[in-house]
Amino acid sequence: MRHVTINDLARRLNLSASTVSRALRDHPDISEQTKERVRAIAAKTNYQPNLIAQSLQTRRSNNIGVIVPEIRNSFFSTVISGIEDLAYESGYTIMVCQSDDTFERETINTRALAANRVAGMLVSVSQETEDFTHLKQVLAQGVPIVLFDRVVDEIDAPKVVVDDYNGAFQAVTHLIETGRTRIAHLTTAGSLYVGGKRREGYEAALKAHGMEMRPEYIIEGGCHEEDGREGARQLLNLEEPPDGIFAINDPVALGALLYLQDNQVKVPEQVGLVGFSDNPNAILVRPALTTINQPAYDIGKTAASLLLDILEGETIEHSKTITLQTRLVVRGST
Amino acid sequence: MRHVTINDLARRLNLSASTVSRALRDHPDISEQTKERVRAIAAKTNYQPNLIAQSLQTRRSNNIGVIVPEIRNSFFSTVISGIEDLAYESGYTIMVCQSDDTFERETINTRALAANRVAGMLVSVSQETEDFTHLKQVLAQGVPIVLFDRVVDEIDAPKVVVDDYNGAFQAVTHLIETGRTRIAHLTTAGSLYVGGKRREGYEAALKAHGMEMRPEYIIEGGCHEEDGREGARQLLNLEEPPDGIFAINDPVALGALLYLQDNQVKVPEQVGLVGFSDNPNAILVRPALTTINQPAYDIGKTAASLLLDILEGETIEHSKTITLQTRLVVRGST
DNA sequence: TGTCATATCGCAAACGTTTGCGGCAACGTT
DNA sequence: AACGTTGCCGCAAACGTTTGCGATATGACA
Repeated sequence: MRHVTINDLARRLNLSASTVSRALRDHPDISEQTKERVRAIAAKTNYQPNLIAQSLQTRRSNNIGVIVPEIRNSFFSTVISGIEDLAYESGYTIMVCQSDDTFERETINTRALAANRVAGMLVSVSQETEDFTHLKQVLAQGVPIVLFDRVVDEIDAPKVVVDDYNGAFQAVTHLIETGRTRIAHLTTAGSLYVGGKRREGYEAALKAHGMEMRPEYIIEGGCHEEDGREGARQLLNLEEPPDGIFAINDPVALGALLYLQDNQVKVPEQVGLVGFSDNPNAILVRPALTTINQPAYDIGKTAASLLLDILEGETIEHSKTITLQTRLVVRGST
Repeated sequence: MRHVTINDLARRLNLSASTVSRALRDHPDISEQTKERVRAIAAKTNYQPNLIAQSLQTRRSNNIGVIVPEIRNSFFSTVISGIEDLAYESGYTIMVCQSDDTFERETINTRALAANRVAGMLVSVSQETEDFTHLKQVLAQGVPIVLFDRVVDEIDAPKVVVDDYNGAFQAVTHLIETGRTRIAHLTTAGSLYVGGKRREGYEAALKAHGMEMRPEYIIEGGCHEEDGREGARQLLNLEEPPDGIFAINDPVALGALLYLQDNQVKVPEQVGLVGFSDNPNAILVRPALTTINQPAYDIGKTAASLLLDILEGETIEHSKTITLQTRLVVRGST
């Protein structure tokens, strides 16, 4: 019933625990013959090393913590897939938490992971978070962190992001080049990194093409589909509705698309629409959504690989930021 | 830099480690005054109990293992969300692995989780798996398992499934009631539990309405979007193509839908289409997809709650199976 | 034959907790 | 004055590993 330990093996072989331990790790001090005996009985009894005890002894863990706003959400679950794939290859296991975009849950999760003595953490901070002491404490304990996507400057850790600024710039430029002149932006409230960068890109693109910026064309909301619907509703109610919309992400864009269509606004004829992320369902809608491809899986792999490098002892400068390039994907909505 | 331990606190307070430990756990043997002193310095030094050491000592862990075929996949990531939410409430952390639908990776993951001494496991078995000794060994070690969605009878553990049979029956009946007479089924190869049940439901519905079963209308493939395209292609090539298609899940249905539309087949006029899962993107396509709602989030919550009950000591009969009900959601594709 | 290197193994401490048990004051009770 | 309670705390063992060091036997060598 219970787990078999190294002592069980030792007893059955009339050996000491140390010898068994060394035999299992192929230590040169142990004769080939006893190694064989140990391996045989270990296999027979289905012995599995207790990583808990091992971690305690060696003071190093083989699992890494991951914190994301929400697991369901195609972008983050894809990132997690990338992380897990790389972790698996390297013999690590991931502990996954979701903050539900709340500060409270993010801090509790951080503490739980720290208490579990994870080797390192990969985190995408919540929308609410403005105080970062919980993460700084982790760093102070010598546990490395790599931030991804929702990164913040306040934390002195490597970051993996996509080029939000350029992506937004591309998106808006594309809208302009396809003849739109009144371009709105659906963004999030609050000071989220990605939101800020995309907004900057939006504004820069307008300016670069000599277009004026109209405050009523910037709608701050959330980042889900219903927020897109709501944003589109507000835009349609304006005296002079826009003829182009750049949404902060695909869910918002899709919400807007559906709202527009439900209200007999033709896309792309009357309004051009572009999203951000290139979610799998961007190609399901009709018209298919023009969007900015954001390599979610690669973000996960890159962030994980960065963390693993640090764990292997490589010295990475704290402020290193890897920026993955985005790609404009033109489809039917523009 | 390093983590502060209970001994550090003891030294700074001129106390023994045992007293500090008891103080932190509010043991009645310790005076309120020293408890206060301990709590104060613990907070000040940002002491966090080492769960590793704690687990080793108490022989119980506060994290549970989760194995799914793939994390990105809206259904599974939603299930994981449900699991994590409940685990969070109960003070557990989840370790998530993906098998990539391969037997090898599933076994390695189970071993890793077992070595990590998780308190229990929630697993949805891979499509390849036909030998279940890795899971049986886990059970033999006294670690409870709850299976969900992709369950198998060979394993003597509680299971959480949706009523695949009935769901499929509903789906096909709906196709029949809307006037289709030649109804095909896109399913998976292999002996997957869900696949089998849904196929039984398909066949039963045909029989219940006095319709003949035509083997060429059953296409075995995979369970992704491209498999849906491929399945639709094969069906269109038949001498007498079907006028109704029941797909094993939404991705397959969506693939079929897109293929049909790309080939000028009108849905729902010429072919009625119904999927299974009610993925979020089922409502994004036009026509929106008629499908069988499968409460993914609830599956996660239910499975997790079942496991937690077992961990709390409740005796659950091994063969207990919780069947969550499905719901036909009629939309534009039929 | 004594010395010494080598091969093979065990002792014991340590990692950070928890917990049974015992110790020792300071009481109150006969 | 002797005793039993009670309150408060420390000792030490244990959980399952790893590892530095020492122990023993064996053979080689001079």
